[in-house]
Amino acid sequence: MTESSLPARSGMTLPRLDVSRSPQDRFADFLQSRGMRDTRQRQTLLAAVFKQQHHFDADQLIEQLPRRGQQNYVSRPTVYRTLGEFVEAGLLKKFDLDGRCLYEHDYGYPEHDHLLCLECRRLFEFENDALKKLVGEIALQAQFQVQSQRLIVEGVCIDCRRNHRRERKRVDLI
Amino acid sequence: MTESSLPARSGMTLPRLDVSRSPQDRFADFLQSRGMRDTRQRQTLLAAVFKQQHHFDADQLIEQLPRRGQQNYVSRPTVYRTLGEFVEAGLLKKFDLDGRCLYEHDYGYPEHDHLLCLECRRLFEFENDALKKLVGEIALQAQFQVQSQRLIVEGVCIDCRRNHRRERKRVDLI
DNA sequence: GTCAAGTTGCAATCAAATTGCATCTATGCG
DNA sequence: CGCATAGATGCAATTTGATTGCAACTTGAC
Repeated sequence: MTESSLPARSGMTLPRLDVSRSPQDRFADFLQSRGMRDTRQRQTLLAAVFKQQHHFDADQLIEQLPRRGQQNYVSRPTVYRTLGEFVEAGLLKKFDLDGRCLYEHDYGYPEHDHLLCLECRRLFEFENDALKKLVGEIALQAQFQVQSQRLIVEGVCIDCRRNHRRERKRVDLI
Repeated sequence: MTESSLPARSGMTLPRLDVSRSPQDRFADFLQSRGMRDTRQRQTLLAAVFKQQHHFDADQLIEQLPRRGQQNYVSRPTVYRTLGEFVEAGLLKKFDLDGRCLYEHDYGYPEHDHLLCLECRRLFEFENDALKKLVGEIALQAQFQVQSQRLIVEGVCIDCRRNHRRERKRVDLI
């Protein structure tokens, strides 16, 4: 998280990296290389996923898609199956939080970590190069070949702490 | 992870910190303060949990307990309920991995982080003070009050990498 | 011992995720 | 273009971990 962006904002958009091939191209290559087909459902989901600014879960995505009976409907199993394909293709990252699977962009976005507020349950993103470097050093020592890292710092965000102060103040006045 | 302990060993036991009150005492206080009772089931589970050297999930714990019909049987819902109490009492930490809830000791053990091997799915523990310090600094900048941190580094462990080399060698010989 | 509050086990339930399978469709080939 | 078929989809059912309602039981204060 850069100095100028403090305090952390929920779902803050990290700067998008320059990528030569679009996610769509990358996924097309992925399908090609595995003999998989370019279907209406995959197109629908690819578009829907790239409308998401922040992390999302399968249900949140489905809510934004056409309902059953409407045009371009995609069934729940297909959503799950296709999200898995996106992860395999390197377009999305998947991680667990509170027993649910969350997805976030992984292609053309810098790797980042999270601050989770235990009160409002919001998830804040931040990026820190020193952290990546340090993790790299730790892994090197452990002779561990890093593929990705996921740091979730749990605590209380600034908004919730401000609310505390306000509440305390209110109590003091009584 | 210290230099001497390399490479990481799965379920390596971290040095236990000196604590003035035993976990049992701490849990007794917790029960007392909430008007909860000291039951056979809670005793059974407390003992079982403190036999665990490493992280475990509800099922792994249940496997080690008496079966239904035997003495000191504890039902599944009670296991779940009681593990939740242990977390609230600060004896255990809970976290998700692959959609399952894992538990690990949180009282009298140093805070640590994890290396997850994506091939053998083993979870290695390590402790690094510089990492804690850096996370503290990042949080300070974000005006975020840290309660705990959880870093999971995903990759390939040394054992699995060794196996790769062996496999490649075998192929080369053909 | 008595009693009320707290706890337990059972069975049922919940929710997310996954699977089997019949049907449908994208794509390569003629 | 139309056909053949491998691959994909939707439905319904299932799996799995976790949770809940409730009647029966237990603990601990009096």
